[in-house]
Amino acid sequence: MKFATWNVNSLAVRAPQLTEWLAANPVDAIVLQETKLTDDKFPHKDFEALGYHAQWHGQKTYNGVALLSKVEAQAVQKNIPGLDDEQARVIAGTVNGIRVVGAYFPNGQAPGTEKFAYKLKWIGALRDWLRQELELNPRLLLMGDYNIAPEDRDVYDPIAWAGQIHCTAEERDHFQQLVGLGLTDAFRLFEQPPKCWSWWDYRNLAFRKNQGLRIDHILVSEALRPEVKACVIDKLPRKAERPSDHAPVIVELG
DNA sequence: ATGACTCCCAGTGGGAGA
Repeated sequence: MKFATWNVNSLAVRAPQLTEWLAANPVDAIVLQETKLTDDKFPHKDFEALGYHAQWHGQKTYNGVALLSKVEAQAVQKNIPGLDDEQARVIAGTVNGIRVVGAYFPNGQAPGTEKFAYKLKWIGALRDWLRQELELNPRLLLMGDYNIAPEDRDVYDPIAWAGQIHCTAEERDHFQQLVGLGLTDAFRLFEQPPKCWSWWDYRNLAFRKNQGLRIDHILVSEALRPEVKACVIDKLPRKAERPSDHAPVIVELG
């Protein structure tokens, strides 16, 4: 089975690329972030034509998440239960017995800002909810745009980024607290080439110079870990015309 | 270099993203 995550940065713009990618890279399920669409505008028919069921949770202009799956997702959850949050950042569903949680973590803007405090609080709420979810279903994937580079090797210039947003000690500690639930970064289960990123700034020819961050992740629960066969970042869509600034991440379970 | 690009909503500029 294959599962993927992709921050598409506007599904209105990227739907053609997404359907093209899915046709070439069929997966059992994919979670999307930054759809930036109200629910009435979600292009579910595009995906149904490819054989995917769709679940979505959007809002105007910002955020927005979705879950596409070959088999219809069960027990669909939108946002974090108990967290009063106007922002559409989470969608979860059970697919083939696996609890698939798709998340668009807050950006956080800069340390010391209100948005940064919201980011940390939001991750704390996610963690508390996932602790319960893992008890209900130990076979769980947490995938999405974490907006956190967990280690210096996930940053093209760790000195320039030291203490900056995505790289602060607080964010990395929060990432490790998710790991502490019994989750594992699937990408690091395998030997990977150096300088692998999932995001490149649109500015300054960053992709051409391979100046990026690895901030999109797939964390697998202990029960799934022995089944992980591969985890890769597909850079190819970043080379397209009008690309998303993020690349998809794919995990294979066997 | 407090930039650079892209997307959005708005409206001929500005916020947000990362």
